[in-house]
Amino acid sequence: MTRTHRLFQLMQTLRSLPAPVTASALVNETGVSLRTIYRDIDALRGLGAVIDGEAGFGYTLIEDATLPPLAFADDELEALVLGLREVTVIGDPALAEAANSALAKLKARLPARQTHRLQHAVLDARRFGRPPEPGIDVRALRAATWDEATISFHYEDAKGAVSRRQVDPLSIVYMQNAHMLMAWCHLRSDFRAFRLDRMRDLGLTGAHFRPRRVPMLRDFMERLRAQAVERAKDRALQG
Amino acid sequence: MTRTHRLFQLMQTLRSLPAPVTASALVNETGVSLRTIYRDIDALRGLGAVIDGEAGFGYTLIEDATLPPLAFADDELEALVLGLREVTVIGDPALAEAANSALAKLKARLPARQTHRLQHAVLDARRFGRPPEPGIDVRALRAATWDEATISFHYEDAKGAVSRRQVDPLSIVYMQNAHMLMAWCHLRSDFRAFRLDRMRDLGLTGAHFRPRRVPMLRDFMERLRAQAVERAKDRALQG
DNA sequence: GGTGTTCCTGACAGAAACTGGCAGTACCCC
DNA sequence: GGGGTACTGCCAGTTTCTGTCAGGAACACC
Repeated sequence: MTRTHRLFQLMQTLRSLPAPVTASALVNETGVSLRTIYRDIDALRGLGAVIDGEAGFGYTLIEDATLPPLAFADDELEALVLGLREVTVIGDPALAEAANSALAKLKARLPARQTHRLQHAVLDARRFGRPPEPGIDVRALRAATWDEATISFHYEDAKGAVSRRQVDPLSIVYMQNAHMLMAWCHLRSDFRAFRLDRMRDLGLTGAHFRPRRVPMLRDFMERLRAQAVERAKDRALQG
Repeated sequence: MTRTHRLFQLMQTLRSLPAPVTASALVNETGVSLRTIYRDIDALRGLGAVIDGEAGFGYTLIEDATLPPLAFADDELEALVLGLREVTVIGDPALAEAANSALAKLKARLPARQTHRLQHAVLDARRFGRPPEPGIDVRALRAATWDEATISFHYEDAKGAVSRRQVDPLSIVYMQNAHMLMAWCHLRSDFRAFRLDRMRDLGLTGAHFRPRRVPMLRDFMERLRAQAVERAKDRALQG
């Protein structure tokens, strides 16, 4: 292994292992001496990486400057931050956590000039009130949707009547006041939208509809668009 | 310059110059011999870069395998996509454009496995209706806020009365039904929130309040938080 | 203060890698 | 064929790297 190879390997290790990473862990991984690891860390620093090293603690990769930075324009960055802030206020704690985590990863890959902009972004998202709490585990629903797995649940409609449904979940849509599951409903043999707060007892059926989610979703969206156009026409006739 | 340094430099050059890049151009850039450049290209290939080299033509970087791809977990990716989709429906066309552009840039830096997930994300954002149209150029407002430049505008309050304001803009906040400018108002010598749809005739005053935006915004947020706590206490006393 | 853990740096001799120059090969295009 | 360009092996001299050893510093904990 050439030294250059090893330096690349060290960067990978510092990126992927949880901090702090000790020099002796790097010795075990590379097979070189402790003194060489210290030299290598120095070389990586010379290449622009910002690596924090505290005696008795270990190394932390602060800035990965050996990489070309992500090149976002300022307004793209503001859009990213605002978007992730929107997700944190949307009312889904697991998604909020993912959004914060994504934001931290972006931060690690931005040039220093833009880190400030990310931390003190001009745009912010706020909500008063919350949409009603989902009656099911949304993370499980997301996974099932992505896996194109048919699900079952109990659904309470606007009048309070409860029915058992089997659906092919296509998309989860976030609107101002409700979070909706767009799906193909086996009971109605048609597309239906379900409010997440009215769903209970989510389960997997064991059946799959892969690989049809994307075209089905496209059909459903087409349907909704056509209905919106119809409704606009009806309004024009009456107006 | 160490060899490792030079290898990094060569990668930067291959990324940034239009293909094809000749070996002699690389000689000119690095000051080493042609023979050494051939060796370096070989070394970069050994590190995983896919570099096409045609006699009489030059080098083309096909795959930049020396870079780790952006490493987002699946739910982080869904959060990013949902967030950017939220921004596209928020009612600000310039921001929507920036969001789409940011999405394209993310896509270019994801591993192939995740590109599919980004294109056919499970989560989506929708709005019925729109918040009222801003009465000013929001892009100019964003720039002024970032620049910490005092602005002036006419403001129509809820009763229809119009006043001229000079403010230090601190943040633009997006809520369900209104977009607000959080600012320090010179007329009232106090923090105020202004609805963007009630603002007219945005202008720069030439004055700046840099570098005070971040601490002022912190104070304003603290104020709002304290007021919310007060309001909750009042409700508890009455309830 | 003492102990343990860990980062840090300089010096040295020997080992390893690198370099430029040279020679020869191959491919594409005019 | 000639020009432009990528490619590879060889060699002597140069440069860099390595492990060992020694010494120092910082932090946490008892």
